[in-house]
Amino acid sequence: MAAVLGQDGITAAALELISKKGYDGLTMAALARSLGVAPSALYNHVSSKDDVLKLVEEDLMSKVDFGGFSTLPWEESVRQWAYSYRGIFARHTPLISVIAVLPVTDAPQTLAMYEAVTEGFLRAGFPEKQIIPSIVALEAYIFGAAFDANAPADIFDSGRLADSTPHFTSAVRSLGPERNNYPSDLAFNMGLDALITGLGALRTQPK
Amino acid sequence: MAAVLGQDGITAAALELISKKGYDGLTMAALARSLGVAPSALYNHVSSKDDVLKLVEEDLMSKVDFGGFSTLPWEESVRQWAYSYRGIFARHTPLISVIAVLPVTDAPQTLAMYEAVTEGFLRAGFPEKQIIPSIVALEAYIFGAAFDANAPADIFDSGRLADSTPHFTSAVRSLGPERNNYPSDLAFNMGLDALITGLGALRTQPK
DNA sequence: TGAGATAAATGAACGTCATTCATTTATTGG
DNA sequence: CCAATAAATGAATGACGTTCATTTATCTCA
Repeated sequence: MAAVLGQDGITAAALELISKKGYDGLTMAALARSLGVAPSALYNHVSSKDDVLKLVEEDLMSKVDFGGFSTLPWEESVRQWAYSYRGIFARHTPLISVIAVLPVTDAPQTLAMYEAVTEGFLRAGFPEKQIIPSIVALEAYIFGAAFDANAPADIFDSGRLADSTPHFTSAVRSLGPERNNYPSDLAFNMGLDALITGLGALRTQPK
Repeated sequence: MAAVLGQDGITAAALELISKKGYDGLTMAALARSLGVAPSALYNHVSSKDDVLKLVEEDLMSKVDFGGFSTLPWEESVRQWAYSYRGIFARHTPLISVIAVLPVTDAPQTLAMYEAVTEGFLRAGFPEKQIIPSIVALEAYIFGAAFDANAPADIFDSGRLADSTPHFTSAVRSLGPERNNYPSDLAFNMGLDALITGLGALRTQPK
């Protein structure tokens, strides 16, 4: 019997479903329906729903822009990469808990990204031993920031406990005229600058 | 009828259940059983399982050590706070997606932490407008690092794709004699130093 | 051409969950 | 002491992921 769809089709359908209905809408039943097939048929192509999530994750990784590492100065490459990375996974936060713990073995897109990033760090003059930890630190920050990007504008509204937290409340107010002004982008930029400066200092022969 | 247990008891039981069976073992049925009660009885005290998670989260927040901010120099306070924060949530990663997006309104423990941290930043000479974004950036890093702390030792094993990723594979190998040596702690420390240095530079009147 | 072998799809069935609801039971305040 | 209220019960519901025996289509090769 001709396969209605292989892993590629499943991945594409899953992505479309996620973009339309979010991760709550991504059920095996809905996925099968969007492919015109019975739910059980999916199990001829993937071994579990987690498998589907891994496929989606790999696909997203291929969309992260790490092109700067072969052309731009290190600082700008990192900035471009980090923004792209965060932007993509901010809309896929449920995947983060999967990625962060998923071995890269057999994840070609992910490996390709790491290879390019590693090369960029080498070219910039980083000692080999510092590179992986630096990437890990940057990724941790990017993943955390991706969650953050989804926070509601009123996340720091101290409500009726404002009186007991005067300094915090005042610091929040200082951010802008709007009552609740969540600085996700501002904060991301600030922390990224700090990381780039701090990690950049590890270079032995800056280029 | 006398309440068998209020929110405090539910929170404690949930924490115990999580520590024994993990987050997969935290079901409303198991929670009720551990309290000697029918599952439906829980709904007289909490409105949903998400509610239970919020209770747990608040409880954990009260265990984060932010005491340094009233006594230690800023750098050391941040370090102490960050290590404590990461250590606690590394074993509660499923909560991170909840916290990161949860308004602090009516979360007294969380607010108390923010107030203390804000005071520490003020005392260290940070301009008010920089404080919240700095905290947000640090928290993003801490949350991401908490995920990381759970990664398996072989997460960077490039397997049979090692040939196509020579620089990356070599960088991973350079970390140690063991074949796969995941540097979660090393990376956390490195990134934290970078953030502390970078953010610390924002102070106008370092103390 | 035709007979396996194989890959893929089906539909029914399971087990697990969170959650709801009508009802019963205990406690407390006036 | 009665009425109001708070809490617990057990049955039922509806998602959901997953399994499995069976059927159906396609491919291979003699």
